[in-house]
Amino acid sequence: MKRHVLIFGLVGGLLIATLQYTEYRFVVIEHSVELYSALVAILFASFGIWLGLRITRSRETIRETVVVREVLVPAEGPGFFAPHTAPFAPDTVRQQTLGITARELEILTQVARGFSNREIATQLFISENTVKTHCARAFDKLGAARRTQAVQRGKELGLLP
Amino acid sequence: MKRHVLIFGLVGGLLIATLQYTEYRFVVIEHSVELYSALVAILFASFGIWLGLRITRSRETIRETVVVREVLVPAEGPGFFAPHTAPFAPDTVRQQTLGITARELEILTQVARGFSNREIATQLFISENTVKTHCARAFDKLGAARRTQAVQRGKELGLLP
DNA sequence: TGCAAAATCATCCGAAAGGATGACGACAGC
DNA sequence: GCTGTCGTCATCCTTTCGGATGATTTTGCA
Repeated sequence: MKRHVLIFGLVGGLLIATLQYTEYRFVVIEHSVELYSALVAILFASFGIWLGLRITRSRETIRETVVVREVLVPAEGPGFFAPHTAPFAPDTVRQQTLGITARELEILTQVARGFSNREIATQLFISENTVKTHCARAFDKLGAARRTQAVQRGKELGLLP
Repeated sequence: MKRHVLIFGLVGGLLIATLQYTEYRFVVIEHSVELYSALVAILFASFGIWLGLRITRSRETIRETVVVREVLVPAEGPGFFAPHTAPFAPDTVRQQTLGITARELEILTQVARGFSNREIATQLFISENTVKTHCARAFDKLGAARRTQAVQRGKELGLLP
């Protein structure tokens, strides 16, 4: 922690040094532009540091590590069927509105499962290029630039489990 | 830490150089001093903010409180009582057993959100190389070869929302 | 204070992914 | 027949990822 103070001191010293240097030049060349700029720079630098401090001060939150211990209670009885056993049904409406074809969604699902393009190609008996094409189209329709982003979007939109 | 001073010195030198250079140009082109000063101000303000963030990041007193929260869960499985209302809490036990550090999980979370390494680096004020290192370690601990796979595993293991 | 873990950054290199574009066949609908 | 959509495949090129490895700095703890 003391190092920070030290660094602040060093930085301050550097500032003073540069100020003196530029001041000396001003005396010689008799220009006030640089002095003015240097002052503004120093002012804003300190302001920025102060701002940074203030910003991060709010970040000084007490981080609570919550350990969730799940306690099983008897089932509620009939009428409650486990949602996990039921196969996931993608939101076909949204799929249609986005214009995502069934094949594209199929490839997207495999992407979400963590498979590479080559693996997906092997699984579906198509070429890797085709997988890439489907991916590209699906990414475009989802407004995603990366496959991870596409997966995230797909889950948000209810297209992926 | 000396790096900061070094960077500051470099920036200062660059500023001096540009001062000298632009002084000549101003005389010739006769640009307004205010514009120039504003540019310098913005530059130093952002630099100061960055420096402030960097310095105070270590000051982030993390008072890590472990709170064991017992949650009643129907035997049918989790996620029936509006799981979205409760903020997600990663399975710290599993995280520990896998040896995944807090930082690695933090990076992993951003990966799951679909950000690229570069974007994550910018967000967390670290270099892209560091992000890659964290990723590689996290992937190794998760037994994943790709980031999509790591995300999938992370969700399965209750590490990611 | 000194040590071990964690975090940071870097470089090299190959593999994977992504963008752009063109093409071709199948099939449905008009 | 013509047209539009879909699925398929390809090439070229750029960007991004990932693996391996080494180094330095920071931090937490004994």
